[in-house]
This record gives sequence, structure tokens and C-alpha cells, in this order.
Amino acid sequence: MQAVLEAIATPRRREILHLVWDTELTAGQIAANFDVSWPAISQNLRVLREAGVVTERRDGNRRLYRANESALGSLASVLRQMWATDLDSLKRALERDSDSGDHG
Amino acid sequence: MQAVLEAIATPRRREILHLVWDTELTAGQIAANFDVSWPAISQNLRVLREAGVVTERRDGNRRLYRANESALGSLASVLRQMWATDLDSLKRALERDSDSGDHG
DNA sequence: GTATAGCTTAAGAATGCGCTTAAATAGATC
DNA sequence: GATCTATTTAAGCGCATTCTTAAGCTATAC
Repeated sequence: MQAVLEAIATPRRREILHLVWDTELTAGQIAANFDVSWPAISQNLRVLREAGVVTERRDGNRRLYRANESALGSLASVLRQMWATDLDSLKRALERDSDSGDHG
Repeated sequence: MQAVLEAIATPRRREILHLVWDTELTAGQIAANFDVSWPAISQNLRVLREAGVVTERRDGNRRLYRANESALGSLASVLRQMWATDLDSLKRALERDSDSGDHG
């Protein structure tokens, strides 16, 4: 459980968790959402996985990740609340927005 | 809210928070529970205070700290559950125990 | 006002963490 | 089995965080 708290302590990993909250995504799809390298995301996924916060499913070549709410217990609602009330969602939307005119 | 998550992400600060959970303690009393220097504890108290997770009350010379459960929201029950179910409490009790024959 | 107790702030060292690049693994495709 | 794709593991670097020691501040006691 301490591992869970530490896993969700960084903004990056909370964002990853948010991405796979109710959608299963491949490591690549997740990584595509960030400005950092694939390995960086892979390492963060590992932390989340070892904390039990995401599940990993292998489909051939690819690895599909998804949030594991049951491992989060009451923290699940804490996060949902955070994403709903904080400016986090808005901020991410804006970033995505400016991305479409600014990626490269 | 992110500040709160990050504040309770380290074992040290969770222990401090646990100590003042339902008892008001002076900085010195808190520090006495750990093997690190006073300033180290003072700095951690500052992080907890800035996250709003503990309140500070001055009484003359001393500063009294206490957990501020309302700032923790649903995280309060998360922590309580952690301390109840995990071996954390037991571990701390044992450490305190061995301390009485080993402090210096 | 000087001394002492309680605590914080400052500055620097040690450690940890997240990132990068490069190499390795695992499965799909030919 | 060689090659390509998807992803992880390994090694190393830089920055952030936590600690230590030394100095500073604030309030009580004389």
C-alpha cells in the first residue's frame, strides 16, 4: 500500500494512470502522449505495475495496460476527484490543443 | 491536492503524520521519535505544513503540531486503513521497543 | 540585558529518482 | 532463420530531495 502511495506521487505517473483509467492502451500509445522517451514511460509503467496500480496484458508483440482500480482502494475516488476538480484535465486538454499546431 | 499526495509519499512524513494524528505534539517531541537530527524533522514538518496536512500552533517557545484531517479528505481514511492493516504499526512498536535498550 | 531552551533557516553533502541513449528481448513476418 | 516492430532492461547523467552541521530567531528565566 505504501508502494501505491509512492507510485501515484508523481505527476507523470498520475497522468499515465489517468490515460489508462477506463481504456486499455498499449505502451506505445501511452508513450505517444508524452514528450519524453519510450523507456522513460516504460520505467514509470513498471513502477505502476509493481505497485499493482495497473495491469499488464500481452497481446502478441504489444503490451496493454489498464488501471487497476481495486488495487487503489479509496485512492481511486481520491484521484477521480482530483481529476474532476483540479485544473489538471483542463490543462491537459489545452496542451493537447496547442500540440496540434506545435508538434514536431 | 497534488501537494498533499506528495507530502504523504515518504515513509518519514507518514510516520510524523501518524504521531500527531490524534495528539498534539511539540516539534521536539516529534523529533525525539526519530534517529535523524531535529532540523531534518523540522524540514519535513514544513513540507507537511505547506501541504496543509498538519497545523502549527505556537505556545510560547514551543510549536505544537497536529494532523489536519480535513485537508486530507478521503486520504485520511486511506492512511488510517494503512496504519491499521499494514505491519507499519507493529514495526514501529518493535522499533520503539528495541530503542529502549539501544538509544544513544 | 544576558543566558538558555525550543525550534527554524541556511548551506552544503549524500542519496535517490527520472530522464536519455544504447543494447537486449519477444513476438510477427517473410 | 533473418528481419522488423514493440517494448523492456542497462548504464550513466543531472536534478531534486533529504540529510547534516552551523547559525539565527523567538520567547522564557534570571
